[in-house]
Amino acid sequence: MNESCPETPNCCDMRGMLSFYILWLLSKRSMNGKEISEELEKRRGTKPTPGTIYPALKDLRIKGLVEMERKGRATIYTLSETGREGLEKACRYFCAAFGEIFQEYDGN
Amino acid sequence: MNESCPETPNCCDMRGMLSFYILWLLSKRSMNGKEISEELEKRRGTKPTPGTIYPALKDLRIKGLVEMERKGRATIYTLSETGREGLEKACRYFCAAFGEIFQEYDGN
DNA sequence: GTTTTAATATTGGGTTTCCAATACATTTAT
DNA sequence: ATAAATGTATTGGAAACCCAATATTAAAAC
Repeated sequence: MNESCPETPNCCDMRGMLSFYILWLLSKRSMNGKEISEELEKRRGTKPTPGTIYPALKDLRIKGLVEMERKGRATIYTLSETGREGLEKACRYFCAAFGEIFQEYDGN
Repeated sequence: MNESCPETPNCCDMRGMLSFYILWLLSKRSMNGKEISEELEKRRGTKPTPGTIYPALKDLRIKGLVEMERKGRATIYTLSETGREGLEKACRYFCAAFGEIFQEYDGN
């Protein structure tokens, strides 16, 4: 059922947050696909498969939010200016919508 | 595109959070479907339609996370014990996974 | 007792998300 | 050069999410 979080019961899938998270990670530093997967694993508990991460990156690239540059066998993904603006808005929305929930469980 | 949040660019849909949010709302107090919709509108900016909210509630009920009781023309939904436990876990996961993002944008 | 209103519920379907499996490309080791 | 290793990418499809439109149920108004 809920493969993206083994600890979470299958009551709240929380899908739809992947692209958001990728943009946020890329705002810290440019990364290749594998690094992004590993960073996600650290935070979410599970590692997105290649079939998840690369289509997501492709989608972000098509939308102009991310740029890519081949570097040896890796492909470095970088947040575009549009992506940075989009992320800013998305973060604001995210905090407005979910901050309440977060605050309540912070520290427990 | 992204109907669930007019302010968010269509880079991060943030869908998949509806059931989670419903459980969280019901942990505050029991509510009927209309009230849940209205609470969601306050927080997310858009109101889920009946075709969204009632199937979601039905799903939660089938999973045993929510109980319902007809009261006049309204149906009061209440968080079950299983639902409370599930929500607890889900909140922990949510905070672990997204707290970092939230903290950074808190106050901006 | 109809009619209107309010709330719930269902149906059908479009879109998105994500994964498993597979294939491709580039570097490194031998 | 050939093989192994590493990272990237695609394809096909299953499941989930959510909505528009419609139907149902119950109360209130008349």
